[in-house]
Amino acid sequence: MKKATVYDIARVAGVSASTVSRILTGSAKVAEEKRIAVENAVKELDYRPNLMAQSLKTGQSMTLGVLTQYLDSPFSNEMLRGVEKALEGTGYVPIVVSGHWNPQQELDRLRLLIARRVDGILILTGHVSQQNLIELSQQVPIVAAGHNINTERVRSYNVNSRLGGYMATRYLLDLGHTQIAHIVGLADQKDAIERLHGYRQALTSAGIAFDPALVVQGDFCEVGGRDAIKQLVASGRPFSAVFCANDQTGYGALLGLRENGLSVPEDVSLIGFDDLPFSTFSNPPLTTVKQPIYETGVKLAKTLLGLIEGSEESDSIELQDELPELTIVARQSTRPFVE
Amino acid sequence: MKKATVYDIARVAGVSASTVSRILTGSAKVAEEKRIAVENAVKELDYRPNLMAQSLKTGQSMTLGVLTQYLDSPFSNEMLRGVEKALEGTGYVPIVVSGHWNPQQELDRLRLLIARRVDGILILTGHVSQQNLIELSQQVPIVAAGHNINTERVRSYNVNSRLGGYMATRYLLDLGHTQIAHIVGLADQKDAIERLHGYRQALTSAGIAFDPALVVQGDFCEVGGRDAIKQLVASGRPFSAVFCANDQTGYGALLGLRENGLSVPEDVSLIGFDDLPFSTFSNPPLTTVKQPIYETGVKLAKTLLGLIEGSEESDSIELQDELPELTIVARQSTRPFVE
DNA sequence: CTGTTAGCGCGTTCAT
DNA sequence: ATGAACGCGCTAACAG
Repeated sequence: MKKATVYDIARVAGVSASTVSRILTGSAKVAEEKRIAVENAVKELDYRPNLMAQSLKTGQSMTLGVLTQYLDSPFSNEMLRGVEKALEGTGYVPIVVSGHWNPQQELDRLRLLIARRVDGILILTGHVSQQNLIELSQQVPIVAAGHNINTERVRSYNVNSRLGGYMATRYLLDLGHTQIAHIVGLADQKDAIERLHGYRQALTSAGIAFDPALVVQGDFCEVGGRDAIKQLVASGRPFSAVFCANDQTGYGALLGLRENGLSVPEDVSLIGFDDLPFSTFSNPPLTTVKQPIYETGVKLAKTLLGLIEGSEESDSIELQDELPELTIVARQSTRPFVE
Repeated sequence: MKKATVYDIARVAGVSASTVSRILTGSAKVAEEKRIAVENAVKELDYRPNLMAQSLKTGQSMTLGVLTQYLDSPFSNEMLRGVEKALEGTGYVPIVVSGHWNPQQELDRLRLLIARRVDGILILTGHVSQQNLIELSQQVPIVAAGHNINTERVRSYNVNSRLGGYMATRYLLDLGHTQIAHIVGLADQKDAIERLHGYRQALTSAGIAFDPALVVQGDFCEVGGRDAIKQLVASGRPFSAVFCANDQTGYGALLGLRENGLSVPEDVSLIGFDDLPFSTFSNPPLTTVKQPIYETGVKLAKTLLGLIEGSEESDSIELQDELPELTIVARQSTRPFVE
């Protein structure tokens, strides 16, 4: 309950508090015997330095704030794995808060992180405005995915969603499909819009007219995918392939198709976006546009670390590790168009 | 960069630091005009109280440590949702660390949390020993899932895994299946062992001899489920139903069966354990033993909060909200045995 | 009602 | 090499 302090250690070890501090932080040479005495005292009292006090003194909390939207989003969690990996051994610990796609809550959470004096903030997804981003960055360095801004204290990284949308659709076209549906992601989300653009672009460049009836709204989640398929089938508009805005949508679509007596890939080919770990295990395994989610997490974290250490090196860090590009991972949910 | 302090506010508002503090914490009556002056200064300087300093003073960090094994485990994340819900509006924020099923790392992380002066610790899964649990609890109150210990500063909650295993198997038996396989969870994990016990018990009470050839090792993950099915099929031992140690195993099994040309539920019935949100969307949707994961998260968090506030009320809290029991959720992965 | 004073636990001068 | 003294930002006790 009552925790030991440096003074307790000092008393037990028969030295002064500063000596204890010196030993613990390794900031100066100390006599071997005293070091041993202190180390024993630390063990005996099960002493843990109070990080709060340390932070107050040093101005560093060794904590990084991470804003995500849902704690249970497989996408964010995969990215978080990368973040965790990059932070390993650095002494920094992430503290994750979620905004639930609610702009006000996002901002509240961000302010909370600042109150906690995190040394930096990582925004995985969200719709904080550029304006807010810059304002907040006066208090703490920020690295954000899904933005296009690079100031001294804000860095961002963006997936080329339009290209991905193009690639997915192109892949389906190359398989001979011409009636290709698209399940859009969240209505006002940037990547969702970009992927739709890519889809249209691929269609156009293949000389196929864009048909609004083949585009249905999803929500980046399983439910949306399932409902979208239902709607699509009900509309009577024939289609032989579907490009889903992300893998989760694809899982829902898989179920929706089954419920309508359609098999994948026999009746309908399906392609997703992201390549979540689970996509190897969906039934059937999902063909998808692989995005380096994990690597992005690593990169974001490293960039933030660079920003924190001092803006000098951060540029070089950014250059030195380029992210892998988008690629198509062909699995069993797609096949050439027949008949 | 340089953050404003109470003194800055005091200076700008023309009052003393304590008055600022009084207004911000609402700990005493203050003249209306000064309140306004302070509030304006706060806005003007974009002031955020330094939680580090606050903690140092009050001895509370308003932070709860949560130990999980993997950041991307859907099970833990579902429970975490419950925790988040219970913490809403309490001012407490969870900080999540992961142990990766590595005992040493678990302990390290736990100590890290203590160094950060979390006000309490929540252990969602893991294999910290009773011994360690009690030792750590001297420094901070702990609530742990999957343990059987209740001291003044440690509370725990346990799923009745054996009963669940029994229920699952019984359900399959009632459908007429007699050759029922079981994919076990992690080898040395308590719940995994209990579920296996339940499975055997149900078999025995139905007068069916236990056949070791029908029990294969999994790992609580999709991979394990898939591999287990492979192994099972390769062994040549016929079976018409499978009880999977958890839903994730079930998803893998679903794929494994498909890969072996077996359909669910036509050829093989499949039942899982947990009822993860995704089980509604698996292909086909998974019949499973529903465990109140979310509610458990809520309960764990509330219990911990009770422990923190003062051990007096914590008992009543524990009594007043009983958790829902285990139930079978019948979906499309099971059907009566035929032929 | 309000300002002054002290101290939470630590790291870091500054002397010695 | 080591101890004493100070201050990080804040709140609480004590005067007034």
